Amino acid sequence: MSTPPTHKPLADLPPSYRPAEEEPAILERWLQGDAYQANASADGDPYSICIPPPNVTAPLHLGHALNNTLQDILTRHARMSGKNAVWLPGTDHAGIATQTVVEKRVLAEEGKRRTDFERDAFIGKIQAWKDEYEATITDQLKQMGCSCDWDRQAFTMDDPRAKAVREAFFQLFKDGLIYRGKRLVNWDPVTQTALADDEVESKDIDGNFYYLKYPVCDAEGNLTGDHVTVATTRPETMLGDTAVAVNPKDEPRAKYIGQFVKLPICDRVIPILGDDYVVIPDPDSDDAKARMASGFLKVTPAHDTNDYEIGQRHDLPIINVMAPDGSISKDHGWPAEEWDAAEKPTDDVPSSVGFVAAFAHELLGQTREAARKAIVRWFKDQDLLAEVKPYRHAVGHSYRSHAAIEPYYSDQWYLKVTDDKLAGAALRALDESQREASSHDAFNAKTPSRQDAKEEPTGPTTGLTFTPPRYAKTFQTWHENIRDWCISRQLWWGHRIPVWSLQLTDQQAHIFRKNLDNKTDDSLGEGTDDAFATSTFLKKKYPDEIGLRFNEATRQLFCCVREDHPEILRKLSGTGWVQDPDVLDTWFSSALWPMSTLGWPERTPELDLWNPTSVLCTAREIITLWVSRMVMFNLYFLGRLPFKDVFIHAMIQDGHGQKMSKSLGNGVDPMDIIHSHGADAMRFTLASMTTQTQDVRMPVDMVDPHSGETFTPKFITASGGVKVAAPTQERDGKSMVSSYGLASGEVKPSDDQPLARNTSEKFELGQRFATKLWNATRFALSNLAEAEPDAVTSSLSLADKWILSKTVRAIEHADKTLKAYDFHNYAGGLYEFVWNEVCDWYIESVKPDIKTPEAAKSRKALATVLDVSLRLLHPVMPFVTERLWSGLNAVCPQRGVLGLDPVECDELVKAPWPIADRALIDLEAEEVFPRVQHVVGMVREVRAGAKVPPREVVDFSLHMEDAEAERVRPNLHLVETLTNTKMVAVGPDTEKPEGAAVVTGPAGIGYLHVQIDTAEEAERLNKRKAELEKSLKTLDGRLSNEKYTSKAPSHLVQQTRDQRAAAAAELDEVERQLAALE
RNA sequence: GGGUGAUUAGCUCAGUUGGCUAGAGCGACUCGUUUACACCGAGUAGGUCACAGGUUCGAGUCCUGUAUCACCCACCA
Repeated sequence: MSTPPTHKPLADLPPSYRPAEEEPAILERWLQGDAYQANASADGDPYSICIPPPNVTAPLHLGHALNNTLQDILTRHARMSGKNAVWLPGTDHAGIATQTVVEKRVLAEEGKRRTDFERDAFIGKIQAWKDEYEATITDQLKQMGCSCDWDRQAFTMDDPRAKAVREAFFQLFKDGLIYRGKRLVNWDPVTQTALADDEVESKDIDGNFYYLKYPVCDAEGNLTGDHVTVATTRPETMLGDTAVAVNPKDEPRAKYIGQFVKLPICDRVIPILGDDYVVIPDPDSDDAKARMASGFLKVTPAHDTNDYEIGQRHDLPIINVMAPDGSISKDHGWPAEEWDAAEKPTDDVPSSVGFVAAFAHELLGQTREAARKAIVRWFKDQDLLAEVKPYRHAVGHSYRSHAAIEPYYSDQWYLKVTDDKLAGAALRALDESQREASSHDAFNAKTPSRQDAKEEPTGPTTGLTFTPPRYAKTFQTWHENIRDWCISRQLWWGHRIPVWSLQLTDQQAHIFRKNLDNKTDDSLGEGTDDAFATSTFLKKKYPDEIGLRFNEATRQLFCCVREDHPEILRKLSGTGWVQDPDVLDTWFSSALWPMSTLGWPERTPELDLWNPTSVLCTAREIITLWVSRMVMFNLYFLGRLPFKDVFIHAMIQDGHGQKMSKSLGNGVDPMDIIHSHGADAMRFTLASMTTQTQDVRMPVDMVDPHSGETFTPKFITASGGVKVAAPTQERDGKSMVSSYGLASGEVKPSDDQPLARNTSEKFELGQRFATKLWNATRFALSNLAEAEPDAVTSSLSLADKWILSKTVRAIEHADKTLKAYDFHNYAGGLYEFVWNEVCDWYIESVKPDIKTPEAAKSRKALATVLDVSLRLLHPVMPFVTERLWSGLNAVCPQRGVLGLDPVECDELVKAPWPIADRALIDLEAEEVFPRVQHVVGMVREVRAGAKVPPREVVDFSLHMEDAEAERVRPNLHLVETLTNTKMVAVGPDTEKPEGAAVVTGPAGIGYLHVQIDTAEEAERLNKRKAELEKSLKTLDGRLSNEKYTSKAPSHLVQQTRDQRAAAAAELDEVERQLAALE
């Protein structure tokens, strides 16, 4: 159902392509015409791509534009190639990120915090934000030309996706892969939630090493008068110390093992123990730690992951001294008896305790930083501070709030990704060719691949391939060192964890354990109260709908609910069960994306057709966060990979090599570029800048809304010496708002602060190319007739044969590069083909005679070349090619030549990809045409040098051997056309006219009949002579080397001999001409 | 601390198994508005391929080392 073209004739259009005037109508036509829609029952090999769902936190930036351009190129190419192609769009709820931006906005606009609202009310506010930005994002994608199947748009938190999350969680819970654990997590004190390992980013911080003296004592706390010195960067955590450790191999210090210290401030008596982990001091060591170490390590299991592990080994108590916001607190794990004792000093307790408690009161409620200062001061005052040394070291920071991460002891849900069925399966999925040698168990399993999936394999389980290949290493290393995944987040915005819990009494726990031993699950909870009996009831009535788990240590009973069945919920909530308040890590739902977008857990036709998807196209930063987890989940739940190809593309940076980001104000809104240069220009530029090695640098300019001129915004230097752009730009005393700042909702334009759009000169490349294509088509269309006679290749001119040959090669080049995800060369190859070959040479060759009856075959060839060019360019420049396509269809509907006869189609978006017959490759034409080009180049050089007016027709004659002359003779007209000369003689007898300029070449000599200054001619010939001599010297050097002639491949040696002969012949001529000049 | 990538013309970047007399776009300079295109055409200039060694008949390309930059990973004594 195609709409007939309604455009004006092209002749009425201006010489420049105006994207803003053309793109909306074309977009509308595609959307109305269902151009992007896919049908699972349609013909064609399946091809599918899942969009990496953008976060609904903010509008898309140029990084997204690149990512989606590449996917659209692949999708459109697949669709045109006859595949049953679908591109599945959607957005991500981005739990922590979205909640954070909304919290910020609510605080700014209403002065209220999240906790001032009911949970549902605040979620409503986030939902409104999500709706707004999802709409913005969708509109951006559409205007970029992204050919997503919009009927299938998904959101990671909509109903179908929620169903998938619940099902996946339930299955993993039942399979014993999800567990509750109390351990150290990466805690973000600002957003007050746990973070996964890869949500933590390290930054180097200039800090200090503090050397604190701890008094040594006996087990009863009697001081010996001695002391040990611990070294730490975090003095404030000493409040939670429960031991001091020494390396047993550390001769001078090992003697302290078995003694005790009385922890200052707290007066806690803690042991000195031996542990290999402790670094032995060595002032000459390469290891900074060994140089700085004192040999005594304070052990704070609640606030340091290593200390936690030492604590586990030695069964130390864990004392948490902080509240969730990171302030010092006595209410989150500090032993009450210790505190109470300190609170009320008596005669039985050493007097210092009272003093300590009084000081501790000063600490309570202080931030980590303030507490650090206070404690250091205290140690100094007590003469217990031995030394302070500056030390630069890495500190983990929240990727969201950028606050320093606090290792924090808390209860969380974990997914056991370390299980072989998850991480092991992901490792084995990596294609053999990309694996590195490894001793990891996954590769040495006795029965590999058998245990990978819950079900038998239903598709590929191996062959995962990264492009560029080096990223396979990131993937492998990640899985070899993976730790269990903390999946709970203390947020409101996200998938609520579908687990209810019940705290059992000792009696209940006893019964439960007994029943567990007897494996009589049915009698669970018999003879106990309602709350506990509920589980029995539910277990019997809904055996497939709930999963039960008992936590021995905490006596908690957990019930995982598969779906929100009313009776189950009623029973649970009515009998004292409490639903877990936390939500799941965002990436849990993202990990299911290739399944959930296609209907899983239902076995839909779409799921079986389009999963595995064809390729995942993303940036390297989320290989661990996302790629890994999709691979593990798809393998686990479906028994096959979610995709085999992973294409990792470049990142876009600003002109200073900085990552673009909203907070730095250097982000560019794709809509600004579409506004100024057009979607095609943006797409083409981004694609052609995408190489496999380099990140893309995109200098950011701004358009001044006051004057309209473009300028480079000022950059200010931030503390780290990093250059960042100011979000609100100042210029000539007037301030303005960048459209990116506007989009973030932080600033709004006004009369005082009008809107300044970002831009970058880089996009002129694509814009110029679109205009060039536009004009080449205008030329063609003004010369083509509706029905040109059929052309037979044998009677085509040299230029026709040459360009058709090149066209075939262009098709092959496009196919080859797209298959290899080599977008730079796909775009670059077509640029060169259209601009240099079609426009500069072919059109210039046929231009003068194109309207004559004799040129009918050239017109047919031209129409065909244009047809193919538009098809090949459509994936990257869909708008302008579609617009020109309707013009071409209107003027010359019947195109094609023998061997290249593309199928007609009303709309380019649905047109078939060209298939080339290699018989059209004309080696003779490909050899002769460049000779013409060479001669033309030489003549043009002379004309330019001699300042011959371009319009003046100059006589030209060629001196060459008969054989060569015969070859050239049919194409003399071409030379005349391209050089504006008249050929007066060709052959071995041609003599040089008096005063003529000489043009030398490998096949002969040309004489340009112009009066030329002798000195200039001599200069030009001498220059050529020098070039030839240099070349000859190189070639001779190579040939005189016996080892070269004997060892190098024979065809190379022959090539060198030919080159030498040609250079020598030309040098002879040049010298002869030089002699004649004198 | 470990890893990855980069360093090529004034700028931004190509350069696939070693064969290069090293390319493109932008910018610069000269000429030109001949009805597809001045968002254009024709032409010119501009590079000891970061540095130092090595392998080879031959190195921008492979190896070793050094320097600088970027990013990723690592348990913040």
